[in-house]
Amino acid sequence: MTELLSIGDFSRMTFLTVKALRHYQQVGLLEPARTDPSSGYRYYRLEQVADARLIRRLRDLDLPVDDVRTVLSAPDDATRNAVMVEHLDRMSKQLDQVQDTVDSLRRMLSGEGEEVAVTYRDEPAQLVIAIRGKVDGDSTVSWWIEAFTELHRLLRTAGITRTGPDGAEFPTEFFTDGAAELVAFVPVDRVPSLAGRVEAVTRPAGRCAVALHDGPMVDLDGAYSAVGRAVLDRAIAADGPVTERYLPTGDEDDLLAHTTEVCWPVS
Amino acid sequence: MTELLSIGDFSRMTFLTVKALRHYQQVGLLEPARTDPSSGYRYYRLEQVADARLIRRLRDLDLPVDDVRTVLSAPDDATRNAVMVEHLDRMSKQLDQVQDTVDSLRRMLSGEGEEVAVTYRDEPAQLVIAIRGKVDGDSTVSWWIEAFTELHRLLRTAGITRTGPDGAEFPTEFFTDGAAELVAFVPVDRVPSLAGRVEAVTRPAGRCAVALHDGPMVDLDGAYSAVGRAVLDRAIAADGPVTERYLPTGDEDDLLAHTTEVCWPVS
DNA sequence: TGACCCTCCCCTTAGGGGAGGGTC
DNA sequence: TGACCCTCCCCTTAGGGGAGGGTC
Repeated sequence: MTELLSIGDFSRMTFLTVKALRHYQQVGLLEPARTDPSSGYRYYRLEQVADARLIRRLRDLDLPVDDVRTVLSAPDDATRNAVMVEHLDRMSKQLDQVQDTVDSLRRMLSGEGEEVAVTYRDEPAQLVIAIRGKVDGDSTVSWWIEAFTELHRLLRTAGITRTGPDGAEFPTEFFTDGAAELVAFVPVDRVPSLAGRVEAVTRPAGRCAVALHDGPMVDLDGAYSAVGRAVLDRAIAADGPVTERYLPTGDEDDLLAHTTEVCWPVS
Repeated sequence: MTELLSIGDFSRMTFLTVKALRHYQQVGLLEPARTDPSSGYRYYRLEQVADARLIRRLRDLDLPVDDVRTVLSAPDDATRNAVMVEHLDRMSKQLDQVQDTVDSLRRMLSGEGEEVAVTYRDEPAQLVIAIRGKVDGDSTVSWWIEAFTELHRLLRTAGITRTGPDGAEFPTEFFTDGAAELVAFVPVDRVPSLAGRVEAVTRPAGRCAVALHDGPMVDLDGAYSAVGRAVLDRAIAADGPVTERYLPTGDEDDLLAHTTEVCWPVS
């Protein structure tokens, strides 16, 4: 009745290698129905074939082992599907990025000249409402969107007026370490009653070199290169974070419809 | 004239982290223009920014570091493009597989019953022309296509007649170890003058359990599970490789238009 | 003097490749 | 007796995360 399969037969029926099956036992994905105490031989039940086939498909999709475990032990379909859908969403976003990068590469290799103009500007001190948050490279975009969504909501509900475009501070560590505390801010005419993680700050005055970037995010480094080069040429580098400003283009409500101004501090 | 950038400034201009830049030096991707002998500080030239930006894009596409090195040092555009195009082809194939796997997963989770019928058959000894080759899981499909293309070509040029459908042998290690020596063969009425890696073999007679699989390759494990289960139930397992036969469906010239017969040896 | 930079050293994912030696 | 299976042990990719300590 309860016939047992050797690991080799189980492997042929599931297309999982013996190495993988041993590993899945070790990480708690798939426990053999029986392990011979003296020989250590693993034996599996026929009903485990279905789990194994599911595991193979999930791993083929690069779902991390921890997530596979979650799927296998999910109490209901909702939990189980959530993990998989989230993973497929991640993959889909990655795919979009790959497309953007390929396009960028094509432009770069076809030698599309990019001559980014650099100007200089004295920025006055500015009252802003701001949200700060520790992010790394992967989480930047989603943090950025959430932060500005929250700031704009406060702007509306508090009935205060913006006095300039959205902006965000990127400290040096953001680039050198790939992670840092960023500050997203909106210049305002007065301080509303604050809610949530929003704070009010007065940004100090300062001089900076400015370059404009209009185009896909993946090419933003072009503006940074240009402005960095200009600052180096003139030997006027100053400490401090780079500030980006987001000048709306068209739809005011579409956060991503903007031209980016890169403001690199100079002395 | 030859102004030098600190690693921090270079990092901000290229969006590569300091960790990554040090690593790229170590693996010979991007050598700093100067390294201060006493402090060990790295300094880069402005002209290196372009290389760094290229590297970032290629690495964003997960092009392996070795291939990035090839691209950077490519003597001409053809060499350089070949590496990148090959990588993009790989990615594209992977994407197709992901799609197939997602579909398969969906079918599996929606509980599409698959009741695969298993029959038994005595196979007579058979004269075949064959190609053998050591493959692993990733290279199987391309090897398979090349092997049958070559066998069919010989069939045509030698003017001999096939006496049965294409087939291939999959030894146990192919499944348990993920790699093995496979044999692709075509039954023939007589032995032609052999060329290349083609050989003539007489396959021995034998009894086997048979299941049919019609559908995407990713679901082939369903047939293996069914036939394995049947063999286990009857306790008639025998040693030896599994043989697949490819029964053409429609277009004889389209290698991939076939139904797969899984023949598992029994006693 | 801070911010910057350096060199180790350890860690991560998911198994694959052996070696050496029992087991069905 | 061959196949089969077991347990170590080492290895792979591309850096990230510190610690501890100089440098601009």
